[in-house]
Amino acid sequence: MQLELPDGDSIDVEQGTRVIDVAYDIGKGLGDATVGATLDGELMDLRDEITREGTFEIITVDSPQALEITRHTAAHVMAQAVKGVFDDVELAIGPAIDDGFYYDFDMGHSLSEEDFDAIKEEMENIVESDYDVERYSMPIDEAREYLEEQGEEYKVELLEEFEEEGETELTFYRQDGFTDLCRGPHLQSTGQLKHFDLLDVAGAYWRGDEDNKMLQRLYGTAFTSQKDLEEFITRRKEAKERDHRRLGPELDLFTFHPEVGPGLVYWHPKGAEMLNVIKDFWREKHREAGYDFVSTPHIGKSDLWQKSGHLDYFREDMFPPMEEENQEYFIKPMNCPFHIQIYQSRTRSYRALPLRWAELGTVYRHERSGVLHGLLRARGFTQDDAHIFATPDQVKDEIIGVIDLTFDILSAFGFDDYEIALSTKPEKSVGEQGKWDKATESLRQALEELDLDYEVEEGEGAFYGPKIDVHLEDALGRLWQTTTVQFDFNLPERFGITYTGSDGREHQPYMVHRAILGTLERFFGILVEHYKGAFPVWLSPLQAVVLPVTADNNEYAEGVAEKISDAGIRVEARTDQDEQLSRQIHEAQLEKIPYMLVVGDNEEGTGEVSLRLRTEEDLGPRPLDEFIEFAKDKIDEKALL
RNA sequence: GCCGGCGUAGCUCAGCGGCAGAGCGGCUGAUUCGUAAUCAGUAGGUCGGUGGUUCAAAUCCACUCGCCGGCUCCA
Repeated sequence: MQLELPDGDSIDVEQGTRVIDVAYDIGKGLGDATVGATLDGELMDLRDEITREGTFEIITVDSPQALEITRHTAAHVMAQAVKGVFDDVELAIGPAIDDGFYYDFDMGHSLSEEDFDAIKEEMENIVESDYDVERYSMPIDEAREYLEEQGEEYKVELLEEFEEEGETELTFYRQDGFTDLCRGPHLQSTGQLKHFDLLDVAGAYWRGDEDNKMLQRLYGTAFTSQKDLEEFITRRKEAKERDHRRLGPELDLFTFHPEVGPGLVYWHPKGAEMLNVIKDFWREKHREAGYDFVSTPHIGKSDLWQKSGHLDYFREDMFPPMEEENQEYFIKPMNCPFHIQIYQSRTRSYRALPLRWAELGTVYRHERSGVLHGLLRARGFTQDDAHIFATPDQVKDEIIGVIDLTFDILSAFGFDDYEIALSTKPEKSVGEQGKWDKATESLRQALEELDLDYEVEEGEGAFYGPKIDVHLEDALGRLWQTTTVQFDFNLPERFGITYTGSDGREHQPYMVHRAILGTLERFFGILVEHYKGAFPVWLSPLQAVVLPVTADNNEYAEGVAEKISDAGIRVEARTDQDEQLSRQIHEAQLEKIPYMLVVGDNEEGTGEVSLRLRTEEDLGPRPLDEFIEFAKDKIDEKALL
């Protein structure tokens, strides 16, 4: 049997040879370092037998593909260590994940970070002992008996599930005295695990179901090189430094006042300024794209929310009602029912469609207390909402229009990497099949025509319609959900909205609900983290600051600031402080102000300003007008600096 | 909502049964200074809240509110 190797050579092996034996045949060094292989790209355990021909690649401890295997074994090593350190530990599951691995335990002792050192030390011992990781299998009944005897009731539950799926034999992995029901693949021996760390401890429901018992989840990570591990730790630290919840108050942009109400944002002057820049830009873009603007109330009677279905499906996310003359009023969690009121205020002809109605609509949702997360998950937020009402033959072009507008807007903020998902009809849904097909197809065609890569997520659509979601990637490579484009078959049906077609008959329009930034709050939070608070000039609340070298230059500084301000640039002269220049620069740096203009006797004599960028570059003196032109260009170009 | 951790000055934190502390920031004064922190003085507190244990509670206990990390949720 021929196996083709990555270097182009091929080797002859007998059917049924194990991966590890092939590796040792090639060389002992390779064999010792082997942790698995891929056959035609498919991951194999090193203990697997090769049963067919194909492109064969050995994965060694140092290969990037070894990551998953390494982490999986790391999870076992950690579990063994926890069992070694504490008594009465029951194992649940312990998979490798994107950033590392975890293991869920049911145990009497309540884990905390104080236990990390002891667990890590025990892990080091297991690694140093370099135990072989053996694989073996057992008939399912024997396995059940074994697990029951071990008191591993969670594993028994898993086993029963495998049994239902028709499995008759189960694989186990064993190292030293530690045995775990596991599919693999795993490393050869615990000594191959070298670069790992423990990260966090948290609660997690068994099987992710909140009706089940809460287990203790221990998170860790492992890499194939020390450098990667260190980079990962650094990136975590970097993410912490970018946390908008820290930067926001620090830069005087916004604060929360949980004693007044958790999840509600207070925008300070600088934050509000920036928010207004975003809103102005958003309105301009929407006007250009043919949207009209509407504005609707914040509360509505329960009848409306009953009719829209919110009281049946969304009530627990709504704030409790207030009563007025025996009527219940609810504060709006969504804008759509209100836009529908406007639609229904008169009859609509096909000639008037499509209607594109946009509103920066502030809504309130009673998010469960544990999910709040600064601006990214708040209880009061402003959606950059719009509803499009269209005829069937307009739908596709409307979707293309929305997607075009999306990338036009997002790229202006410096986001150029996206992941797009198309979610199709779920099991439970409303609306005719024909409409689902038509709508889903229009979403697909729009993506195809725009030549965009996307993933189809079957059955992940909302019950009321298919959707496209856009996740944008930030400077740290993290993905954030912003844009959503959703068809809605529910509300048109419930409210019975219609238009008169060219045939003189009544038809139900397609309704598309879409938000591009998502919510202003969330988008703002993403901007803060993406730019680490050092915003592009056009967004910066304060774009320039004039710093007098001594108080003698104050008058000149004021004059300079006035001219800059007259040019429409947001500027401030720091003439009320009387601090040393280096001190003023220090403060301006911390405020991340894009342009610092130093004015002393030299500049005052020549009518110039000395320009320093927040990137610590001193660009030297230049005429004031030249700076103004420079700054205006940068603002127009939406340049970073 | 659930599990765990944490709430001390505006911020970052020390103190962990016996007088409430530091640095930064604020304020006042001096300094008039050329590209990331001048010097001196000074004010600032219901130790998240309520109740309890104790001769004595920031410190120990219970409850509660909030924050943080996850889980679940994100029609």
